[in-house]
Amino acid sequence: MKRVSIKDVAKEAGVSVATVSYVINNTPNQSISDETSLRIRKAVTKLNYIPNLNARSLASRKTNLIGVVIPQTEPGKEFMFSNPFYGDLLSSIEYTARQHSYHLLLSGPEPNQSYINIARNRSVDGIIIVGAYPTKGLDELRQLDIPVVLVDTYVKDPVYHTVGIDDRLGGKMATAYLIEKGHSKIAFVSGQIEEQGVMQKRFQGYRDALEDAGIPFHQDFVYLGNISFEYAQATADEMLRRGRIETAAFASADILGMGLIKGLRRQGFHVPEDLSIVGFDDVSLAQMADPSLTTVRQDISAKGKTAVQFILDAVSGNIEKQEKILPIHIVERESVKNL
Amino acid sequence: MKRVSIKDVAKEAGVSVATVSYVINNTPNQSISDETSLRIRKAVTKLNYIPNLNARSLASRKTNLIGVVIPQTEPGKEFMFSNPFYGDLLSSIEYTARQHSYHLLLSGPEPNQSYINIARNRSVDGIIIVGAYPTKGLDELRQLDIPVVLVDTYVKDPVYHTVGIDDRLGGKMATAYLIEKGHSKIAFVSGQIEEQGVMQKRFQGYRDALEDAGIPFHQDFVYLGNISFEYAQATADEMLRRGRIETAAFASADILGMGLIKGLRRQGFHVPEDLSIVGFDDVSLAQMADPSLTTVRQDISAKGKTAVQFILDAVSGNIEKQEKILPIHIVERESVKNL
DNA sequence: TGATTTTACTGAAACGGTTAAGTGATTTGA
DNA sequence: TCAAATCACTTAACCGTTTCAGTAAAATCA
Repeated sequence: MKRVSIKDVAKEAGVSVATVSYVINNTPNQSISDETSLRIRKAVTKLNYIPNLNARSLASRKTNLIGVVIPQTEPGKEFMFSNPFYGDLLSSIEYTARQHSYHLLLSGPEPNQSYINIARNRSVDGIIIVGAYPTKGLDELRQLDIPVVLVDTYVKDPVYHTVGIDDRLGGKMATAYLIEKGHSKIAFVSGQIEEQGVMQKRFQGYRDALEDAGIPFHQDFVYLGNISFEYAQATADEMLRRGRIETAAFASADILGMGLIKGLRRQGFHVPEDLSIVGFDDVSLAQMADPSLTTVRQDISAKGKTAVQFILDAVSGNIEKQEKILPIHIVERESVKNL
Repeated sequence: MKRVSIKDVAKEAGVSVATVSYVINNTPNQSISDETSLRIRKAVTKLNYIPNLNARSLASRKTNLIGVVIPQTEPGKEFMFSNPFYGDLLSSIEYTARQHSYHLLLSGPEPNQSYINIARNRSVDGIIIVGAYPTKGLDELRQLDIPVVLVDTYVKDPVYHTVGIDDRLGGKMATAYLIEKGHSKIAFVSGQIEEQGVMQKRFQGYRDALEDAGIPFHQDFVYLGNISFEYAQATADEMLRRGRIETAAFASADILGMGLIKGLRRQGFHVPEDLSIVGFDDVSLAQMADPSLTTVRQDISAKGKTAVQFILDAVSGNIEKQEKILPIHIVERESVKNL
């Protein structure tokens, strides 16, 4: 089954391939008579011609593809969205990209953390990396001259665009909110804290709030595992075993808050009566929880949209580096009670 | 900033481009001396050469890309994973693909339902479509000779590979389980029921079970909206307003079950005391629900893996059509009580 | 009316690889 | 010892587009 190419169309319409190319792309500043144009279009439909995107990309050095790499939250696990934040974010990215007739080239992390594989020589027009930590993987990318936007990454760099939130402030807001409600024994539960990662910032915010309020920091109140429902459940068990010292917890991701709720309930305890919880992100799940989760809301949809927009801007020639810190705020729901 | 191409490497190493190509691909049945090979590799690292994937794809007619199209559950909404089933499935697909060094080209539905856009002339090696209904979109695809696997799609076709489950059986199992527990006033809640879609099958199963048990079917017991948490919550309200006639509900997707639980609780009612619920899919959320959701479990991970495997098989020359019906079973959790 | 611009094309050189078909030199086999 | 096979490469055609630089004819201008 021979594939039909632009040549076949040209032959069918009795014109040169260049002309065909001009009409199917309706290239500006090219004058083609209506008559010829029509003839070519007819030939296209008749032969059912579909342009080869690889050839097109090769010639035009434009792929209409945005690479998106999302880290695994639990290394080695196949489940990419164990933190639902990533699912929500990806949705938004995909939606925005599609509006601009871009597609997404999706990838989990390459085994060697080498983002470059996905961005290989003009295989994508731009690349969005979410939640990377400063690694050599990022440096490699620099060699390409393709636009990169780093989402939720704290890396000082003169070139990469960034979009994120003030995670430290967020952590502080969450914790301060709890303090305001009368709590002083406040757990911090999170995944591993990577240097310069968002979780580290949120942790700093937690400590900031404590310090501001003159509450001593207790290392025992910090629970570090990974960002998953299961870990949070286990953490609840652990807190119970230790005798329920804390009256509140700041869960650095909503999914952790949900795990806490469930873990507690499993043992007959209740949120917020036995433990007040504030989460982070306001993923769509947060309102589904029972009790629904009081959380630090960030506009995930805007985050995705902005990231795509930065790529688009860069592709269309905007040379300057863009940075965006999106606003956050507490949304009060049911998981916190006054002490 | 000039891009380095295979020619530069060839020049640097003092060999022809063909030789370079052979070395970097280590093409079988080509003998290259260790010496030359080493020299070329050195040149590659020195110049930091990265092959252009578009050129490679063009020449080799292989892209190492699998197109994945996921329908919007709520048209016009940007949120692709409002049914978390898709997120779970995508995770699995991505993971499996990556194991075989494939990447994913992700797309929501094109406005015109034309899947062909994503699959354009050899732009992907294969395409996985999940939850399509028989449309002209599918027919268009046929013109390309690229492998297609349809996930959760009931379409009789001599060419497309399919992977799915027996949704009708699943619906029957869920309903029969409820009947077995003593229920006879059983609601069916679902999204719109598309002709030949999975929800229709599950609905048929629901009716099958009713019929087998000699329980009359009540149209009032069926609630059709869309597959979203919000809709299920609204449905709970509606059931309450009608005076709680049903004692149980078969939610044709877990997210609906979760919405029901929450909706009920919001009004002071409880699951399973006031309503028994069985869900469908066993998405990772199902066990996070409170009470955790009794549901018809399907192996979402296997589904994704199988879909990718079918593409891989087809790409590597396996000509015959493959079909897989994965097993399902009830997993008993907390959302159903004996009447 | 002749010079100039515009219109409607065409030719061919990229784009950056892959791969079938050579081609000499060196090994091997009998 | 010599033909045949193997080794280590190279040549060049090809993949299917885009796009720059023409070019002849038609239209416009002074």
